Amino acid sequence: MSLPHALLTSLLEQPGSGAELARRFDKSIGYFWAATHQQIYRELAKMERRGLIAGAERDGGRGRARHYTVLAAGRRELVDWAGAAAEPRPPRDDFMVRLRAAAVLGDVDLRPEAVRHRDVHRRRLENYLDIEARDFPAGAGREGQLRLQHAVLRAGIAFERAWLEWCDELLGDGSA
Amino acid sequence: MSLPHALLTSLLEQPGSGAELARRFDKSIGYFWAATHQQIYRELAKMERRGLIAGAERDGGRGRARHYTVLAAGRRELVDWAGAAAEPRPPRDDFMVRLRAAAVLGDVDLRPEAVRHRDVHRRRLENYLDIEARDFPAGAGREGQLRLQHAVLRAGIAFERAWLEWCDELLGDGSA
DNA sequence: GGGGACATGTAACGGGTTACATGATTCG
DNA sequence: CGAATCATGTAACCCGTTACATGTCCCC
Repeated sequence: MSLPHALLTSLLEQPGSGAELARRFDKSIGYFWAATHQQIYRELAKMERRGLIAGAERDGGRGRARHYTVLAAGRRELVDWAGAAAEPRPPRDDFMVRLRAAAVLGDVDLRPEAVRHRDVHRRRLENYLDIEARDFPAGAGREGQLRLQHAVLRAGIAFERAWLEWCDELLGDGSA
Repeated sequence: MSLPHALLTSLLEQPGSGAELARRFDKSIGYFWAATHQQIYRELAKMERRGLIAGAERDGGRGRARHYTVLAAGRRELVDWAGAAAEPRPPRDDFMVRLRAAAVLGDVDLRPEAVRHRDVHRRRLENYLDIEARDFPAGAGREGQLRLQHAVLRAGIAFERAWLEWCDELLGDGSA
């Protein structure tokens, strides 16, 4: 439901082509809303049809970059969506389902998986902390723009930390 | 990808009909893997075709309950899946996208939404803590079965707590 | 001019969501 | 009987994923 809005946001920050958006996604919004290039192209085409964005007219056919910019209707759409009320979605994590399954089956050892998860979350956490140290130095970030961007990063940090502590607790004693 | 396995787990704990599973989901596995009754019926039909579960033969047609039980092949499938390696999925949360959008737009006030989210997470956390106090009293839960079930609940508690603290930090000072 | 990297696009499938339809059961 | 409720099921649509195809550009 929010892929088009993530794209509008990214295009407002900086207009660009589908491929550029795909690359940028890998390093920013993508941390909380991943998307493949096929999804992105499909959404861009749909949004252009709806009149939310405009793609540069093309001379050549398929292989030439199309540069997109956000139209007034697109900005309105994003404002409406961003301000609207929405329920937080329940988490959806299959490792929890696996724990329940292991509890019922009784003969599945989840410790290796728990270790793997812990390592992944530790790496992600370190990555986020590096970004924070680099982009949001100590007392800065009182301004609206930076403050909100920092908040997004803080969320990533908080969740990875929660994951990490939970894995440690799970592995702490006993066998799985 | 894990709905069928969640259903197998639930059916192993206790065989039952589609409607019963839908109700049980609302109170247990559904906290981490929600599903509507349509999804559940579709999956059950598919799993029966694949020979993972067996539904009681029916006299009447549509409106009669079908009782399902797990077959040996279904148990095997669940064991294989539960023990396999799998990457943790990146989180997917549209409130983060809305924060990014607000940062770009500059004139969207997210404070009301942040308050709403905080309340939702506070209620969920209290609910989980109540369940923990009731079902996992103090020093208990050293056994495998209970220990894993407790770990799932602990994850829910950890994440709600992380959300709550993050909302407080966001609302702490400044205007959004 | 031919090979490789890059940008866009098509096709097919499965899961998730919503709306609606139909058969059974219960109870007034 | 007739209304309400419950259990199952059908249909349509969109999103996410994977595999593959086609066109352009660049550089040797």
